[in-house]
Amino acid sequence: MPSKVTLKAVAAHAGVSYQTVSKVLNGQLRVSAETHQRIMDAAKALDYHPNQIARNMRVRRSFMIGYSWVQTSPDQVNHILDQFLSSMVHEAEAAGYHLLPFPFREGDEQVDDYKELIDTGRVDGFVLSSVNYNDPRIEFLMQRGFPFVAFGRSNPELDFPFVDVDGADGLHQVTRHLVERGHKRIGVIAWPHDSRVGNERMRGYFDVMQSAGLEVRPEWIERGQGTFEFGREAALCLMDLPAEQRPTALVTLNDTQAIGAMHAARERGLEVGRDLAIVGFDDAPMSQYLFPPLTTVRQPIRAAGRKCVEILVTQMEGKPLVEKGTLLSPELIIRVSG
Amino acid sequence: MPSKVTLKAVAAHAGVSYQTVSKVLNGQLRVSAETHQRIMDAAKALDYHPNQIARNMRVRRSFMIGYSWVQTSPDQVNHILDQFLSSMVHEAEAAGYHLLPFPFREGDEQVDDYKELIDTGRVDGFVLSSVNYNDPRIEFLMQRGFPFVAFGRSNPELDFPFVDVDGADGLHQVTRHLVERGHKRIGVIAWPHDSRVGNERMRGYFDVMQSAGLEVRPEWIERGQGTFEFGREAALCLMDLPAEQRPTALVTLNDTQAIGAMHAARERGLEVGRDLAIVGFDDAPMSQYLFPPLTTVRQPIRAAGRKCVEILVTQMEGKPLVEKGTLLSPELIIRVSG
DNA sequence: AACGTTCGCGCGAACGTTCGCCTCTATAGT
DNA sequence: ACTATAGAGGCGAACGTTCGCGCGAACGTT
Repeated sequence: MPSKVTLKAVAAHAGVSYQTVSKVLNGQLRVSAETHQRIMDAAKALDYHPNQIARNMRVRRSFMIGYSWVQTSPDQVNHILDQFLSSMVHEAEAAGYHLLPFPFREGDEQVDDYKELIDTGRVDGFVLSSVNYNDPRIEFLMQRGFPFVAFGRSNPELDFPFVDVDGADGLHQVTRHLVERGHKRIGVIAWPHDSRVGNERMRGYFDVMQSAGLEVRPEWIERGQGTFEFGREAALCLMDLPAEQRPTALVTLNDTQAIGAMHAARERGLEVGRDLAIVGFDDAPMSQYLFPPLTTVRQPIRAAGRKCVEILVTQMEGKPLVEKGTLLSPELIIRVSG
Repeated sequence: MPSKVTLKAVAAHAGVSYQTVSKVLNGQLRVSAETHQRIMDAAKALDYHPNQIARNMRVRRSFMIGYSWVQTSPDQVNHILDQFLSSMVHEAEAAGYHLLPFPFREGDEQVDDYKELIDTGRVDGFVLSSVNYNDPRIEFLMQRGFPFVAFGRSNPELDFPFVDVDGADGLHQVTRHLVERGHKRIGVIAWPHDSRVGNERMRGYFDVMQSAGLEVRPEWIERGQGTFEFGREAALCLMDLPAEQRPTALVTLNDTQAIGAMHAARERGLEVGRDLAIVGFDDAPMSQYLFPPLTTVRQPIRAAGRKCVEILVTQMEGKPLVEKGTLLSPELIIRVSG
């Protein structure tokens, strides 16, 4: 049984009407000092806690934020989820909201899940993650005018609130770092063209190469999945270029690829950090303990989670948004590998 | 605004009372075939979805499962959370429940958070994780008679529903594997005595050593935190024992310790897998890509999450529990390190 | 023909809040 | 002394469901 002690119980104990108790407890009514005290005492004595479901029903809001994340393969674990979720939960709680996690479905039915949550009144807003170009959820929520915030960007022409890590800045730092270390032939193990995140990061690479006056050869860029296997294969390809064209440094778009590349280097008898620089992206938990420790880029995940909730809450409260999009700068973590 | 279409709207459209619509939609009332059809058509035409908050208020249940997890340090990332959470979310959704994540607070106020969630009627049950001996939450929930299930065990004398990975079985498999490979001096990098999880795992080690007639020297057991640093230091101590007493194999209680031990071995010029066997526990995402790939123990996390929710739901539905505790066997993943 | 019995459906109430409006008294202003 | 004003608190209603009971009609039974 839930809390048996209701407003009426407190009211009876304090000798006032239960509506008065409600108002006093919510600070919406000034009463004489003594009745105020009686009400407070009664609430404390009976250990009253307002039933949130009843409250939500009355005010016709759920104070819930829907969130779902992609099912990672057993291989590619989402090491970011912990930080992202807990920062959102903290921030949401502080604003009187809670998180509602729900299963992530791919495909056409995905929007149905979002619609269902709205129609049944379960959520007041959404945080979207794993967004990409032409995300059907964004189109749906925009046309419905339902509050949401995206962690990540989509089509440039769409105007919606988002939070994102500035991937261009990240690769900017990475590439500049390598250039400063004297590298001139810098290869990159990248993602396919249909990834907005990937394209954004590549922008930082191209920018620095160009402004440093360095050549970018098409054969230095390998595009494929963000897996260990692809990282390894791509690195092998790059290593097998003729000696005078071969990159002396390899930039990757995530740590998993970087580790694959490290294996490839080892297979070719190269010592990572001395014969070949390799830089990752993500700062995965184990990356600091690799041989050699991986130079990589750390994303401000907790800040992103907080910002997502902050932006979403201002929308749900009906306040105007001062800034539609927020870009957070990642941090280059220089270790030994590059 | 939430769903504007209510039971009354459907009823008006179908020409019956709204209570009838409710009952028909819930299958609690048999009506003539034609009115049944009219009601169904109306519901479909208006795209009716019952407001869950109102429903929950009426039936005085929240259909929510409270869950909170320990804040991991940036160093020690919870790579298990993704699988555990998503399996729970899936299973809960199938049973008509949802998960309510809330911030994990250590210390005396922790129970207050649980109490608050109960008193405000927000949750119908809890999944507890990171339980250990003398967990105040267990005491509180047991005496309050509130439904919960623990992922992990606590004091043996307490009788409450739990799901746990059989750590003894895990180290049983590990140790037997090493014995079969001919190892006689097997050291272990363990946790302090106040960890139930750690003690459980050690039981598997002691069992196998004893039944194999192998000696267990106290100096072969190092106890400390589950960190990289402790793993490294403990392994250095063990490596520095006199040659004829030095363990030829090292069992650790998690992969992070194991990686620390691998570094220690490298520092001492030992080749892991040939000169020294090292086995981890957890199968962290990167463990397969280490040099050499780490032999470790994989826990059935998704099964555990499902089972937790299953047990909790049967309690919340008021059904009797057939099995109080469930032990799940982990799986030895043999790679190269040991 | 009078009587139970089932079927099909309606009605009132309740879950625990919040919200707007009303009433009553005491005080101040003219 | 009569009215305006403000302060203190009560009252009814509503949010959208579910649940138990009741009632009329149709049906079959004696």
